[in-house]
Amino acid sequence: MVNLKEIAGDIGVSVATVSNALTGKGRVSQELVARIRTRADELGYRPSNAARALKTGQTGILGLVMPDLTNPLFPRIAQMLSIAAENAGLGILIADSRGSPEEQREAIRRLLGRGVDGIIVVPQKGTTPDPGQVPTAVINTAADPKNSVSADHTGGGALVASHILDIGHKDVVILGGDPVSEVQRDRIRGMTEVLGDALSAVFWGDAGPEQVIAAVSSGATAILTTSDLLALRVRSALIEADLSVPDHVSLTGFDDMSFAPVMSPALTTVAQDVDEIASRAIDIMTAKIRGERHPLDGQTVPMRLVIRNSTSIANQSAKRRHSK
Amino acid sequence: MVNLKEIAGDIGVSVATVSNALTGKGRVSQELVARIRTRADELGYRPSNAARALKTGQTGILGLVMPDLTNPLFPRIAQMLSIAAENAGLGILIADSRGSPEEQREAIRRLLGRGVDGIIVVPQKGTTPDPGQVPTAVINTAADPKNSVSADHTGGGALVASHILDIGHKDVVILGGDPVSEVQRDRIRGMTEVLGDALSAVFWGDAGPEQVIAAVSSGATAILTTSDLLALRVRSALIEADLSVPDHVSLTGFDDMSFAPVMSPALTTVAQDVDEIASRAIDIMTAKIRGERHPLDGQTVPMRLVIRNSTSIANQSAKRRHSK
DNA sequence: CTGATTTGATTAATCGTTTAATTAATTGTT
DNA sequence: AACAATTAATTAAACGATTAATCAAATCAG
Repeated sequence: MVNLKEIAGDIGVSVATVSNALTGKGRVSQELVARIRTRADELGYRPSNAARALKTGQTGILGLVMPDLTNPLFPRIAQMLSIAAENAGLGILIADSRGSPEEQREAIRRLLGRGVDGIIVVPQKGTTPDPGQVPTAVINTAADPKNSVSADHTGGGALVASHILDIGHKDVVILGGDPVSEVQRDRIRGMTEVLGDALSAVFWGDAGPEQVIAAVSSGATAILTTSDLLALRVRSALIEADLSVPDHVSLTGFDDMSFAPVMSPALTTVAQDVDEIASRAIDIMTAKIRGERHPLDGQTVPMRLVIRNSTSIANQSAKRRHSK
Repeated sequence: MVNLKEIAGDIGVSVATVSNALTGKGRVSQELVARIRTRADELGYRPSNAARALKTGQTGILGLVMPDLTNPLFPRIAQMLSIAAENAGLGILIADSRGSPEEQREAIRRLLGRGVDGIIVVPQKGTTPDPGQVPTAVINTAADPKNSVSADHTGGGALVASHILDIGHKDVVILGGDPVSEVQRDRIRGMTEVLGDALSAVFWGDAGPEQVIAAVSSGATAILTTSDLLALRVRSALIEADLSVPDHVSLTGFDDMSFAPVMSPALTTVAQDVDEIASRAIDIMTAKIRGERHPLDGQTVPMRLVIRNSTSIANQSAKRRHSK
């Protein structure tokens, strides 16, 4: 590995001058800067992160803690985050919090031990972790007071709900996965606020799909779920019950996961602007590291309704089924 | 942050002794080691990675390069890898190669620039990257001569194929996603070898699902795909064509992704032992870093057949459809 | 032409560890 | 009892960058 000393020896100046020339600090003549730069390029010089970190106390590495790396959203967040981080000259160290709040704390501790400059955390459901020692960006939902950036889950819920109302549904049921999740509660809050009288029931958890089917038999014409996976589960239950989507009942998911467009029928869902969330997370993070406060800190990012074929105008077949 | 000097001053010995006591190198009396250890614990001492890296040239960080972090397998690999790495005292820095071989090279270069001790790479389809400077573990498939560890994709293909043969199918078609992928080619090789005469056609790519439907109309009773997503796509096309699974036709996927068990019918598929692959990758990596060669380097990990409801005994309805 | 200012470079200390070389004290051998 | 071998600790030199302090030369004002 080529270091400052080598370049300095080559050109015949001190290492300090080379350092100054390369980082743009201190006073160095234009001409010398140019010569040093080209020589550094020729030799393929890469500053030693270790040395720099030792001296400056900054590693240029961010930690990413996810509640469960198996979370279907993780890939996209990780991808966008790694791209955004790269643009900011930062690296991303991952840590899994394996489902439990204690593991989450442990994961944060490990990252801290590796000297990360900041931590981006998607918190465990119902927890509000605080690393303390370094700046933190929390990606959760508006209801979390510590939230730094997130999709506007409430708004997203409102979006699907309006769509469903627009196409004439008057008897709607909602299905959530886990009431402990603030994200899901926000999504449902958005739905219920818009739905008003059209909302006939909210179901939760594993028993949900069956209860939803029952609700459909007694008149519901639309099912709003808080995740695509839940929607797929309902879709399967509907097939068993010989109920068609969207003819008998409209169905929606959340998150626009990989399989949503290839389901039959293609699933109407709500997508997060993961790109924007990731780049804001990085921006907020870097601002915090500099000791500043990002103007968009705490704000949410609008969600986008993706209308496909699983929702359609509330029709007669369902009504008929109901009335008989 | 508390450092060696502080502990040394506290106890009244030199920093070298403290270092030796804590790392177990050099000669230090049992009694002193104990005293130093407890004092270090009391103060919550964490060695500075930067300083250690600077001196030893090792960062304790591994780079992970994935062809596309959006790859549905990524979360599980990342999770297992991060756990296995943690047990080995290593951290994992991620880099996305965004689909292109050039970006892959670039991602590797970036990781190298950050001083990683080794790189674990899941190569871009059809490429064989070589970072050169640091030890590398390649997770691909047996057909890749550089492969360090991977699922036995060929064996997995053979597994589903045998299952299909066992339950009496005699007219089988295969659907692959992209012939450039060595993984997919291996899976299909395993299938074809076992299928023999029972194999009537192999289709590839986006036009595949329709061709498969056509094949079913002309007698095929089973469809073997190389991924769950592909299977879901076929499933949707079958619904459109009013063909039932598994009554008319049996269907299988690959990878046992999140949605496989909740499809209707639940999808028969082949699962990778991601746990084992990840921990072997780390073991092979650490062995390489030490300059040794791991005995299992280059070996594959068996896959596991997951039989659900999308496959059943070849029956008459399909035959009838065929003969008419 | 002298003293003050600006410019361009160097010196040297420092960050926290590791580790080879050295010294001092203890134990063992004949 | 004298000398070698072992044990337990210290010293001091790195590792590669950053940065405050310093210095010499050049520029400028009056």
